Amino acid sequence: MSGEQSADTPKRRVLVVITGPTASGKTSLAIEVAGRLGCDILSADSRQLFRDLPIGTAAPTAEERAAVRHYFTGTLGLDDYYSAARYEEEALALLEQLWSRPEAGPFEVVCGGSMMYVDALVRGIDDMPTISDSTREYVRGLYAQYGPEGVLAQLELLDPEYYAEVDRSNTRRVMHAVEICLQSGRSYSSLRTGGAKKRPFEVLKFALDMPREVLFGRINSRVDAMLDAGLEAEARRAFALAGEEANSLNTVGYRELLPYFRGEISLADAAAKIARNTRVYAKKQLTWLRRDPSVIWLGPEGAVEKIISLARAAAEGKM
RNA sequence: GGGCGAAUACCAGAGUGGCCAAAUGGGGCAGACUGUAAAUCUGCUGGUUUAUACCUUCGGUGGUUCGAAUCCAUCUUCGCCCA
Repeated sequence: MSGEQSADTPKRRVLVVITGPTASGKTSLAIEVAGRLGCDILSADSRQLFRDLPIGTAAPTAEERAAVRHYFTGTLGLDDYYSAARYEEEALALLEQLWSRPEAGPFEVVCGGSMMYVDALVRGIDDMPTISDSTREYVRGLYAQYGPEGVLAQLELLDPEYYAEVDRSNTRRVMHAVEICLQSGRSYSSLRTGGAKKRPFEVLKFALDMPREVLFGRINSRVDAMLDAGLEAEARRAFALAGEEANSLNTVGYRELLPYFRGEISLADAAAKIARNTRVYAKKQLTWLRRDPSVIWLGPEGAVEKIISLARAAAEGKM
């Protein structure tokens, strides 16, 4: 009903975020919404970023990408370094650029299930120094030589405050905090403000949800579909390209295939493992979203209309 | 028909007289999350609103014993072997 707007109506820029657990139908929903809103799609998916993993990450297909312009999909090599912070920076810059085009409308769509990426874009994350290779190696060496206790002791020394609150079993986080301390010359906790940054646009964050049996059923059949589509060959090629240690391949759908490639388990067992880990992943995404009060939950029914009308209302400043 | 072996919590599988509501793994559930995040980590998983507490469990029944998942008898089911 709210069709055309007169040119002099002031419009706010609105970022429509479409997220939800894996296999909930984000991609096709986003394409429909972006089509209706006349905008592009920025992916917020830490694995669809890589160009060699289209099948296992359920990346948008060529047809889908022809329908709507996608950003942040299939742009990285398997060995490339990337992070939520980099995503924040690049996505903000891109949005600025997109919105400054003369023909730009008020909307852009973000679609993806990497919750940390979504948060980085929407709320921002604190500025931290980039860790140099030498620092990284030093901390790694510390761990190699003294184990987790050694790294913990180092953290206690450098940042007693964070030491008191970290999950000390989570060595990865402990190591990272030490890296930050060493790199910055300050305590990690002093850099962690946790405050939300201002954004020059409105954000509407939608999350897709459905009964768990339905979602799990979708996941299970999608795994089969991926296998039929050639996931095995894709994974073989990827591991040959980047090696078994590549972070990009520490990904559901790939790492479970490794024991199968080594002849340790059957393909059926590997497939079951993939399905199970995908379910666990979906669950973790839901846990993350559940504690976010800004989420607008949607069932599959009428999702498009709901998003469109709320987005238009937001652009008119009616929210 | 005879002989032997096995029956344990959602599943697999330890446990052979008290320290057993019962190891471990799988699966399930819940949670954390600020620079590799589809990552990394945590808790729970018989019941009782809390529990160093109580109650109900280890195929069924009946015993032995201060005390049984553990010993005995018997029944049932399953597996293997001899006919």
